[in-house]
Amino acid sequence: MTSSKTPNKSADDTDANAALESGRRRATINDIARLAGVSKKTVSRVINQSPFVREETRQRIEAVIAEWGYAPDPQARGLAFRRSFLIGMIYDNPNPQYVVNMQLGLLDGMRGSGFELVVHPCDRSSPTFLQDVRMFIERQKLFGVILPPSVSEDERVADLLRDIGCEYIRIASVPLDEEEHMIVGHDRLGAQAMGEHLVGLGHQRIGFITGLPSFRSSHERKGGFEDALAAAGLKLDADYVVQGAYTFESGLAAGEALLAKTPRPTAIFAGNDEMAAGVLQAARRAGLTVPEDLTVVGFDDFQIAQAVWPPLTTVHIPTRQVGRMATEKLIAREGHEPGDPASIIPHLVVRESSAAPKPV
Amino acid sequence: MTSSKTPNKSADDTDANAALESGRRRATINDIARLAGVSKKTVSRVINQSPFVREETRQRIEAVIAEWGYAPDPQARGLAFRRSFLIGMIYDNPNPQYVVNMQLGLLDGMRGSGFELVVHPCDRSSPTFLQDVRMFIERQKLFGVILPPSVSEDERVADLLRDIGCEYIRIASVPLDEEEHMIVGHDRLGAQAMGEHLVGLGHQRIGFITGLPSFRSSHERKGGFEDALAAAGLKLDADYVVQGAYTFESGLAAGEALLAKTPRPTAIFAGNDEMAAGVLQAARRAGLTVPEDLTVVGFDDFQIAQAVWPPLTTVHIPTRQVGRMATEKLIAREGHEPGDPASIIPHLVVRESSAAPKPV
DNA sequence: AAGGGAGTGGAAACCGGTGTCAAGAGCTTC
DNA sequence: GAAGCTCTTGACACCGGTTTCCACTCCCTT
Repeated sequence: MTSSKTPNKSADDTDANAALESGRRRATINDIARLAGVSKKTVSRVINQSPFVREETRQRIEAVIAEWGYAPDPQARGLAFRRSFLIGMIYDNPNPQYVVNMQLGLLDGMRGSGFELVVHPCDRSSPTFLQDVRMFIERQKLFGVILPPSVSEDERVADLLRDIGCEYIRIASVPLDEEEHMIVGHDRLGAQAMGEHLVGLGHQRIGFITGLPSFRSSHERKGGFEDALAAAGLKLDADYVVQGAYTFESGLAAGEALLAKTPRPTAIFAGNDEMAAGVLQAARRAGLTVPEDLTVVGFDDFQIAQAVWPPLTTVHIPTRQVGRMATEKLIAREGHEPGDPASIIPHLVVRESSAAPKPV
Repeated sequence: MTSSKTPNKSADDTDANAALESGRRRATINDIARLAGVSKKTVSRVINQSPFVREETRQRIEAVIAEWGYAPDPQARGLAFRRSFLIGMIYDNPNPQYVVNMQLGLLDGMRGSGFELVVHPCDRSSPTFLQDVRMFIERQKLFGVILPPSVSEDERVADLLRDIGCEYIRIASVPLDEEEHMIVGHDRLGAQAMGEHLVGLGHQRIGFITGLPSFRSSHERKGGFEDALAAAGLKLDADYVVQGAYTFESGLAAGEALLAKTPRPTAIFAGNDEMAAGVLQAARRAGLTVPEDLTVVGFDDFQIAQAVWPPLTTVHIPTRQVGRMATEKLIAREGHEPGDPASIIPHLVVRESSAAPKPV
């Protein structure tokens, strides 16, 4: 029996090795186990960094893994773990540059970790929104999800995630959840810095264009601006606050409304760069020169801020770093540095669209 | 024996049902089989649309599936199928709006199909580029990949994909591969339409700014323009062609170079909207009014085309539809209409940045 | 009525990993 | 020197599907 089985077995081995060596087949955990002369369970232990493996054995197995370029199959592993190695980004955000930068950041944070990013744009106002999100997560058994604004600000989503026990990170401008679930963007500080810049230049009658009220950042940016005014003993005149929608067109309209006021504001702070670009347009139509006749500033420091004339003084948001921190927090990577929280604080970028007001 | 087993079995059933009904557990194929009174193989046949199931049986099973909201586990299915239900988008493209629109289109094409989109930005010039791509595909056992420009134009990638037997669709402005692997964007036709527009307005001395030479679209757009000129008996003066890089800054520089020529061109056709925005800037600096003194046109019809002054006459590229067609072709969906090939042909959008040249 | 083919459904193995649990090795301890 | 302990290791079942193989039912020939 034994004697007839051994040659059989080695014949099988030879076949298996041939297929492997020729590259016709990827290595499996069984191959590695066979080549290292251990059981597949022990290989599994090495992969999962179990401490119950003798150092010598571990090194032998790791050598074989390195030699044959083995990587465990995420599907099989996921099946056994009852979850996948996919991270979902669920978003409802109109700004392509934000979305792309965020994706890049998220990928930065998971590079080399074996996780992959699955994107899921959605419509928060759809009647099937929550059901869609739930299906997406449960079907794919997502490891976790990242929620940028405005999805991050939707408590229904957070409740759902807690309910189904899915890991999540919310990216928002204010803490909305326990610290372990939040990456806070501090838009307020950025807006405050901008406010100080404007006040420092000598502006006192400053128009403000808010963003979409459905985004928390709109309120934070306005709040930060008010903080800066208050610190200088000034107050935001409600008459000089106009509602915008984070779009170029809304900025144009709001800009025209503000420029029609008497007395005219000497500066306009738009809630984002797109709207600031609209204000530049409005100023041009009104025959005003920026920054001589009017200071115009934005927020975000996206590409458009440098693609208009004059280039916009704005607040830089380190979107990519924010994304990176989000995934790192989600997968709680040991190797990686925890990431400096200060690195995600927005900062002022002074360009050519801001200057001191003309002396009266 | 039988009598002692039956109660046992039904007790198990009761337990299983309890867990199911309480929502503590998702339905598995075994649950559906049990509830429908068939074997799981038969359920599997229904899911995979095998013809060898009696109509009556199929309906009964489908009813149970609908009632319990069963969806097969993609990991388990993928493990057995030896591939996943993930589609990769591998791209190296600097334009966020293109990327986001393309993603939206790809998702449009796979909605409700059970596939998910995994994004994979990359750097084509990295020394590990091909290895990265290979690893990405093989580890995840991707169902297939979508390649937008400029990755689509890289023959090394195509060779790799053929080599490892991965399904793929290349999106490019010219046919680079067999029809079944291509979605052709016809940038040439769009550029030709723009050329006709300019010639029709009466322009004869037209500057052209090319895009990155590493993108096929750069050459196609120039080629289409030349086609239109040739049809009108004109020729593109090489002296009025400047190399750009698809960025605002490069458009600004190229615009300044073109405006310095004597005689000055009466129109400038930039290879994309970003560069056209740069040209607008250059014109402004040169004290020229658009379109009275100079016609400026772009290509792509991205957001920036409407966020500058004057709004750009440009060529609209239906990126999202292109993406949708790409995934539909990849997964070869029966239910879906094949998609009208005409719907992805670019078309001219006339706005305010183009006008007839001033009479001499 | 027996033979044969097509249509239908089940048992068991398999995809490539993981959890559970018990057994073997090597070392103390009394 | 046997019991008792910890440290390693492997056998086996399992995750939730699919595929292979086979048996059974029908139904139509001859």
